[in-house]
Amino acid sequence: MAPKWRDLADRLAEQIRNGEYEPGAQLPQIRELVEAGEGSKATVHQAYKALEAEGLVTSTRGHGTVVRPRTPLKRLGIARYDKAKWRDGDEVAFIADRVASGRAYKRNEQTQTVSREIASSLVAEGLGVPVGSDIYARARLVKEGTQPTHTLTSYYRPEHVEGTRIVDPTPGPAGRGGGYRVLYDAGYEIDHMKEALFARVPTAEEVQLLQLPAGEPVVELHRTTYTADGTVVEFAVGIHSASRFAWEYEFRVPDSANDTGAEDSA
Amino acid sequence: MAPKWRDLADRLAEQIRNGEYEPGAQLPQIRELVEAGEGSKATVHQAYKALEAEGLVTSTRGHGTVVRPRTPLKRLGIARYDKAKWRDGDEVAFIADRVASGRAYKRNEQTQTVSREIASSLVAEGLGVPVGSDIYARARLVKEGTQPTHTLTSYYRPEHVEGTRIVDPTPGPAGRGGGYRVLYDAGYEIDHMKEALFARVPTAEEVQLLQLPAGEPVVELHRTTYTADGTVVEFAVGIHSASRFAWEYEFRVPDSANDTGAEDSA
DNA sequence: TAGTGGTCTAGACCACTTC
DNA sequence: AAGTGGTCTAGACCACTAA
Repeated sequence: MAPKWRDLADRLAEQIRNGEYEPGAQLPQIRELVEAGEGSKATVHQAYKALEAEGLVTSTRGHGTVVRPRTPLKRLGIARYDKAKWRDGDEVAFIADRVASGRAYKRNEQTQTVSREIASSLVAEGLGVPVGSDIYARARLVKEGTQPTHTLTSYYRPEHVEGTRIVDPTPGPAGRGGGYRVLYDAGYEIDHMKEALFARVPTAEEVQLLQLPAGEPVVELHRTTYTADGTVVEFAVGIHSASRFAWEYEFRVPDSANDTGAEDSA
Repeated sequence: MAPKWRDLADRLAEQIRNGEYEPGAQLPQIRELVEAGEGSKATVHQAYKALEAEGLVTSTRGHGTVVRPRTPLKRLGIARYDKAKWRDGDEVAFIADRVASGRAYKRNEQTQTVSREIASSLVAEGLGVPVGSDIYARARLVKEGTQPTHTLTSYYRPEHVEGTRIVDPTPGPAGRGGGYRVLYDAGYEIDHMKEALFARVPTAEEVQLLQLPAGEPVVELHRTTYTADGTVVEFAVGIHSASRFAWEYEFRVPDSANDTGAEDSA
């Protein structure tokens, strides 16, 4: 038999999914359910914690427990890196992306700090430099209104960006055109990229920085950007609030029959 | 001030990360910590639940609380779809992928059930058919040894697969060469694909089916496979245990300057 | 059967939000 | 000040695992 708190949580979850409690609606207070015979305070509380972990509600002291609104997924396709957006236009990629996603045009809040750092093993591998090398780090915290949605930290080799606007720690997207435009002006036109992503539970630090609701996972993105000759000009790490983003990739089915040792059975 | 259970959880987490408790090692029993003055049973229990939710330990009744081993991430690149693997060879793609990932060669356990179903809105949209259409569903549960790692359910339009081995509900990867080989033999050679992915907390059903440890997120993958003329021949949905997989995509930076109305400022 | 974590209670008290 | 969720205790009892 399922525990008492599970039963209660399941009943409430069902009511939420049914729409009996709409987004923003308030659930019964814990003490009410205690008096209604749903169990002791600890038991009801445990049920509420479960609903929170499942992403259905958020509880706040003094305020109550309310049904969480479901934010629409922002779909991230590779079109957001279109050269036309940062090379020719006067809008940086992330703005153009926002327009393309069909949302109301609104400049993202974005904090930015640039610092000179020592390459960790992750960054060193991504950037193709020895561990402990001096590198530049440009860290952004991107918000939708007042709510943080993700962080994105770009790492550069000093010889690629020294003296450019990227190194100038002025708030904003590295001046007109963003980081790729700056690299372009410096003679490094980006040509191809690699993105790797995986999901995990956030660290306590990430929960605070991104103001994550209880139970919200994060998606960690590792992006490597190359010039045509294969030089890595940027390695970036992003931490995304999972419920806000989906990633989309289109590609041709590979066929290595001609360039590998595979036997041809035909 | 942080709650008592948070302090305890943080201390234990630090010891785990330090290696003072190695993977597989057993944490002190709850009753021990209660006697050591760390708080009441409920308090210590709450700390242990937090560690579990953070993916650091797993608790089992009768056995104790042990440090979770960190499974290496399996990296999924688009090379796993290489035509050579399913068209020419006698190994199906998922086996070849396993070999390429550097792991010991071992046939995956895989259950498979084929059924005729009514298209949900998700499947209908993915397959390009009206909601409620008859379609074929081929559901697999893939395990690594005895531990499930992900589900993958492929949906097909009846006219593409009727009479092929795909519809034959024999366990195993749809016969020699897998589903893409069957489609190829039927005159539908796959050409390009689209993958969309996002992370979320699992449903109770998924927790049970995939035997997910507490706090483990899942990654949901939507894969659409096309022939050269743009016909969708397969739409697949996968649910992956998050800590076991990373996805990698390489692509060229798009440049729509020539085929859009973008002004040329040069 | 012994030993482990999990559930549950009844009640006290704390921390935060809102008025 | 009133009202909300969060923490904590002490102890009883349950459910599962392993020898």
